[in-house]
Amino acid sequence: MGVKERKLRQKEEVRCQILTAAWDIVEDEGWNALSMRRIADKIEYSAPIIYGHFENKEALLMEFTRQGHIKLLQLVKEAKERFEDPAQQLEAMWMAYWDFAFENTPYYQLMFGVEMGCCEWKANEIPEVAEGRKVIDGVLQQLIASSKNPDADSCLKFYSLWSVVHGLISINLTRRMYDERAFREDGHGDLNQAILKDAISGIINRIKE
Amino acid sequence: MGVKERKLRQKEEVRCQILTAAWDIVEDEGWNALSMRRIADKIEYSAPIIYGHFENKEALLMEFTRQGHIKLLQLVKEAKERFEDPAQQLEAMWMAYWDFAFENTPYYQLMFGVEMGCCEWKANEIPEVAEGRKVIDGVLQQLIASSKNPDADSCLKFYSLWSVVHGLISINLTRRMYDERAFREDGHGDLNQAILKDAISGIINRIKE
DNA sequence: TAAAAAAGTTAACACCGTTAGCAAAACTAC
DNA sequence: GTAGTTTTGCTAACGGTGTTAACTTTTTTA
Repeated sequence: MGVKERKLRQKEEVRCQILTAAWDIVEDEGWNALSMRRIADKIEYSAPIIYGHFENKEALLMEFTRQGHIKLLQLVKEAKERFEDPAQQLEAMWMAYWDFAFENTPYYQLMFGVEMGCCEWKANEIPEVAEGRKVIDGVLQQLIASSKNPDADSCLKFYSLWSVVHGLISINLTRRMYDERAFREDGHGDLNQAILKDAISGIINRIKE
Repeated sequence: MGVKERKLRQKEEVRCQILTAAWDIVEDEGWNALSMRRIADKIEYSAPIIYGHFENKEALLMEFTRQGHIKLLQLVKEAKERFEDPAQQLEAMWMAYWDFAFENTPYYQLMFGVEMGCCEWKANEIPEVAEGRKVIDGVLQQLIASSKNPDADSCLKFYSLWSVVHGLISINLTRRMYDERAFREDGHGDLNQAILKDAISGIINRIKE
């Protein structure tokens, strides 16, 4: 009697509906517009049923955080595989990170608390985070090992790179650039690309010495 | 009959009470705990009177944003005046920016949308923002002019520096560092200082060539 | 002292996340 | 097939949010 299986399938269906409904709202109107009641409206249920699938709103956001990190990791890995040279790999990976932020802005905001509160997670809750760090750090260590200064700290360089990329992304997403003329059109403008490439290649060249 | 003057003084007094009450709440419990009703409770008025002093909550936050930028500008200017050498000035200014972020975290969060939504402002609404940019850019141009590569773009370098500093601050404030051991104690740890100094001096040295 | 203006109140609206209690449907066992 | 049990989903409610309207009280003016 596959009644249990069917019920499980149905429940999974509703869970999926909740997530897609939520995502539709967020993509259309941003995180501020997302509420339990609006999700319920969209899937034609009453609000409390959501709590049968997610403990609370935080848990729902956590699921999206997870999704975001999985997607980001995949893109970063793909970027790496397009090259053999560690320096090229590194640049491609951070460019992939950059592109992810602007092609999946709601994800990025949630994952890194840009213009919104983001949920806290323990280290083991999203293994993709640690894996992403390891992938980048591996390339970084390769680059350092073959450089003229093989004792450099990969951790230091990692955070330098991450900071400059995340910082520039944040500044763009909050639209807090000082020189508005230069950034007028969109967040992918030439000046941004120039800054990014200059900063990244600057750090990479300093590693290679 | 100085009744109008007295009334104006009293109104100003209440406005001030609102601001300090709000700030007390934010410092104690963070931005999420700030609500119009809680402010009203604290100043022993009913909530609607706040709307006689600020058009809405956004306007109240705007006032704090302004305050933050004024304070930040002052600290950056003071840092500059402690040195003569442009390179030293630059480093000191960004260190002042860094210190400001951790000694006035609520301000910083509000001003730059870290872990919360920040209010939008037009360029002329907070003149201190443009002035701060000009102060830093001036030093940057001095440094570039006396370098071996005097055609470098100061705008590019400004955003590189700002991005790396703001990025590292954001990462610290959202506690999203990958390597938790290294950041265990506080946000001013040794690793942070190392990353910051390495990144900043890296960019500065690359300017000087 | 009466009229006008100002100040401050309460109550309400439309939301929010979340929980308790209840009705209806679905399934199980006889 | 029906009785009893479980599951499902609902409405209503609680305590909170920002904000506005209407009313009352105080203060100032004439």
